[in-house]
Amino acid sequence: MARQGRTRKETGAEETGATGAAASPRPANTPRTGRRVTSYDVAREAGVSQSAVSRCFAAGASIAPATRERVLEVARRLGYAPNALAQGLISGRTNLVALLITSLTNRNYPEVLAELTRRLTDRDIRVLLFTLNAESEVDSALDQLWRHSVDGAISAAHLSDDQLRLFAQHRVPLVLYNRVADGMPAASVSCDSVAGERELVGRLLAAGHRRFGIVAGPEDSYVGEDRRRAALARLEEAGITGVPVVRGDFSYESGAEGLQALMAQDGKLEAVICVNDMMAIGAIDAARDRFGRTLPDDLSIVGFDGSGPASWSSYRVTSIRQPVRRMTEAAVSMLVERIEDEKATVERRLFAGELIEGRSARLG
Amino acid sequence: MARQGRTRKETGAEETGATGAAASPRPANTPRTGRRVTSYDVAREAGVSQSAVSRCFAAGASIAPATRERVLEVARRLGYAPNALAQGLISGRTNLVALLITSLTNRNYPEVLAELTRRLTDRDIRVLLFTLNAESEVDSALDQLWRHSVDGAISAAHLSDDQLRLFAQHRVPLVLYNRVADGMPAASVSCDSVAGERELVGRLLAAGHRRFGIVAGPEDSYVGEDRRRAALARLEEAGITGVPVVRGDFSYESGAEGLQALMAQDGKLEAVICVNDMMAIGAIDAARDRFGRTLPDDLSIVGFDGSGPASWSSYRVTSIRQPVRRMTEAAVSMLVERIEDEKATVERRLFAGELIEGRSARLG
DNA sequence: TGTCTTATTGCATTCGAATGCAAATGTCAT
DNA sequence: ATGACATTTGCATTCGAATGCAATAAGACA
Repeated sequence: MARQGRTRKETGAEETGATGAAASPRPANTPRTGRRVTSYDVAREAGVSQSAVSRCFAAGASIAPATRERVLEVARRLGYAPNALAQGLISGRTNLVALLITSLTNRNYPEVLAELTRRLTDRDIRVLLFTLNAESEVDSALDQLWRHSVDGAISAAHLSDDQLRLFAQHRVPLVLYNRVADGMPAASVSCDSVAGERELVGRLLAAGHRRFGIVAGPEDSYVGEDRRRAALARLEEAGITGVPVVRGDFSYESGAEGLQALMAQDGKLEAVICVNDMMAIGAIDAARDRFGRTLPDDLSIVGFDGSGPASWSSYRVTSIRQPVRRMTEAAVSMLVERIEDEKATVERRLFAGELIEGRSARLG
Repeated sequence: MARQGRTRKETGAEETGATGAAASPRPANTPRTGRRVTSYDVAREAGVSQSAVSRCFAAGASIAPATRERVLEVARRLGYAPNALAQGLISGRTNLVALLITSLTNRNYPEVLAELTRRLTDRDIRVLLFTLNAESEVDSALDQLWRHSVDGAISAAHLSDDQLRLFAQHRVPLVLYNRVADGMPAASVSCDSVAGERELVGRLLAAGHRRFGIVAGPEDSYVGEDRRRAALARLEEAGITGVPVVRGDFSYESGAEGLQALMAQDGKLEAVICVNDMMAIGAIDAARDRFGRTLPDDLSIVGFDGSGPASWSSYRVTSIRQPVRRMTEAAVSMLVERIEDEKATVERRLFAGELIEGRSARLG
């Protein structure tokens, strides 16, 4: 380190006026060449110790106001900012939170990701994003979580009990978004699918519908299965059994195919319950285009969750809207709480959905 | 994992005796208590030095196959994985890439984000996500970039020349997505708006349309302005001037409002050029609902970029589809190339869009 | 058997910031 | 002036992995 030896010597001399030479030892044409600026560089330039520089950037550290100001000025001039890696390594806090989301969820509800990152950013937390395409990608994502020592995680993707246990072992606070763990206790934020679906189905029944069909989600989807079961249970209470169920993958296309499959089973279908809005939209388009139905007169179709396009005037899907803003806010604040206080209670928060009457179904 | 707690105590005690007490001061019931497993833990347990452990995880490092196997086995048993912070700090490589995207872009084209992260993840690179709501948030995002010493960045958000210069200064390779820098040389991947828009307008003209309206984007949107200018230029070539232009913000609602505003200016409008699909969809709905028009007979509406809903059967927007998969692949591979080779040439790649005929406009 | 390679391994240092502790400085009351 | 005390500051160590260099062991060859 010839560099340090040299300038250190100059620093002694500069006190009385030789600052000019010591301050710009690099040719003016090279813009910030070489390695990045460190706290040592700032310390040397400001004539203080590295510790002092560090204290200037820590809230509530013991440092004289005058010193602080001088150091910050030098830091600004040199373009210094603390190295997050070094900070994380020594302090154990990275201000990083991992977000796990399936690419499907992201495609259908981009606002979830946007809202979560926004709220995290507002709290000065950075987001490490993992968009998962397959179940199998979860493990490698988790491996990366541990390596990066994130302070916490929010998952809008399905995690197995073993995977949940890993979070506990690694002491990484986790909040599940729109999922709840089967056996394990895990913090979660979700929308009350059961109550919502029951309300929706109840209203369809009240309007006199008797021939139903259900477009469910994949078997491994927690929310999908929850809604399917709730709908079937409510129908059974009304004495309606043997309701045909087809499965989709939450996409527009699978909704259209789902409707077609149901129509094939029962041409006199009166009401179709789709477990999410995207499939409801696909079903609506298929009902109109492929079967010439007019909604809601010839057929009722309901969805769930209130995604963006559901409110477009071509659809006006009758649905239960999830309070995304409140849910994301809850998820983030729960997570932050659990990060700050290691033994904050594990809480499950359930939000009620809001019935959107729309124009795609007759309700009673 | 009771397994770990149990076995650890035994092995710790057997070392020499004195170390045993220090090695397991924790009650056996707490699973993996205290600090995380480090390379030193693995080294001790495997009877090698920390350097040896490190070499086992580095590709092509000098280590005996037998040793490697033994160490990896111990590492697996203890649940060890290298600490990314320490690795990044010492090696200068974090395998982290920042993604800058506006929340609006993410909302309208969620597949862009999903594709980018997928391709980066495939290359074993993690994603630090920044979703920006306002122009002003760019600076603080950049500040975080430098702090986290990301290896590179992809931006689908607008950056000023000054901001671009910062990337050069900090030596962080950058690839712009669907944006090109005005004055600065910067790597970029984009879709040829000019050619696409000219083709679209040319076809509208060929079909006999003469009374046009344009729903443009915000003034600070690069792509929006590019398309607006291209459309106006092409119209002017055909001798059509004084075309009314209204501005939207790329959203569905603003498309609907845009159409309404245009209709107010010219009730005999024949063709509406929207600079993106989302606004085209809004315009289509407004044309049908608020003005009772039938497309494409009474009115032609075209969009640009080919977002998901544009292909839904209610819309079938006539548009230019961007080759998102090829574009994201290009962006990622360009970035990786520039990360590996610091002086790889700065390249601008322009992809041609594909005309989607749709059903929302009469083309000639 | 002795010398020369070559493959492994360990030692010691490094990355950059945070922090406990002690030293230095300053303030105030007596 | 002096002791009691609070405020600032610096020193030295720490976090966990990577790596140049030297030491060692193993094998090759005469």
